[in-house]
Amino acid sequence: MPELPEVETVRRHLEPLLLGRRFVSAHLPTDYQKALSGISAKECTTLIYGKTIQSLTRRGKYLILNLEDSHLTFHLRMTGRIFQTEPEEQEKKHITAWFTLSDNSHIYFKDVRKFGRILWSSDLKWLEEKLGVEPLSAEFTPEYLEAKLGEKKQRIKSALLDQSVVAGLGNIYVDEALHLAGLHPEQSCSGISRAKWLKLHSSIVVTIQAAIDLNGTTFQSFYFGEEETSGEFVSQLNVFGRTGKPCKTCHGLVVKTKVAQRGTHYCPVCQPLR
DNA sequence: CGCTTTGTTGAAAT
DNA sequence: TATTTCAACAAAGC
Repeated sequence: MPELPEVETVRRHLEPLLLGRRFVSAHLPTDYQKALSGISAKECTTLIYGKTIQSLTRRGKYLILNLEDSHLTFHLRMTGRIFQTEPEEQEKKHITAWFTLSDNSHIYFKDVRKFGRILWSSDLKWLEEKLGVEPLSAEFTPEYLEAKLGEKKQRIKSALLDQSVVAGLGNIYVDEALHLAGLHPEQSCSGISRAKWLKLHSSIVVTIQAAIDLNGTTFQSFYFGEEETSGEFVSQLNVFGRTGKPCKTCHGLVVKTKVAQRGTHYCPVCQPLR
């Protein structure tokens, strides 16, 4: 499940491989045409033909290939992967889009669940309008968090999953950050103290930074690179996917419930609801 | 079969 | 009326 650290891992992996490369054409399989949102392969080809990749950036969970005068933005959703080696015969049915470069090599977008999307746009206004601050940027401060959420009656987990508040947090890292902060996922935002906002802020930063340093979390299906490299943050998980196991910081047992329609893991002892 | 996953959408509830 | 929650959806694997 690629969240910010996984997308950043992919970005760093792809950057040296794709920088300066020139697009020739875009392609979609005949039986599935939704991966390129809103445009046909032919239209996309017209838009990107001859354009070179100036830089690779990331915003939240979005990976952006910046061309001279436009952008090709990828959202991996749950199972999207980007690579350059020719896919095996049996994985070809999961290729939802591919691009040909000027040296006749390719960029493949493989997506088993088919929720991933690629968007062409002339600017990134649409992205900036929908996303909140980057958790590792200077704009992300305890004051921002409290000002944005302090009055809300929403549960803290739902609020943190909202991409317009902090961009890039998903199910894994919200559960982990809340555990580190000692906050119950169903805690109402309005009941969180100044001290806890401070703690939550640092918990988010520390968790995301540590996950990036370990190339993300390979829980079920996240791999990056041509060699199917896995992220190493799994070993650092305190609650996610550890249902019934002892909490790593106290004697509690991790429980799994559902909050905001998402599987939610927490330790009832160090994350009490008050 | 039913549950899981992300993010958007629109309806329903508070 | 505004905020918040919820169900549906898109798709396939286990």
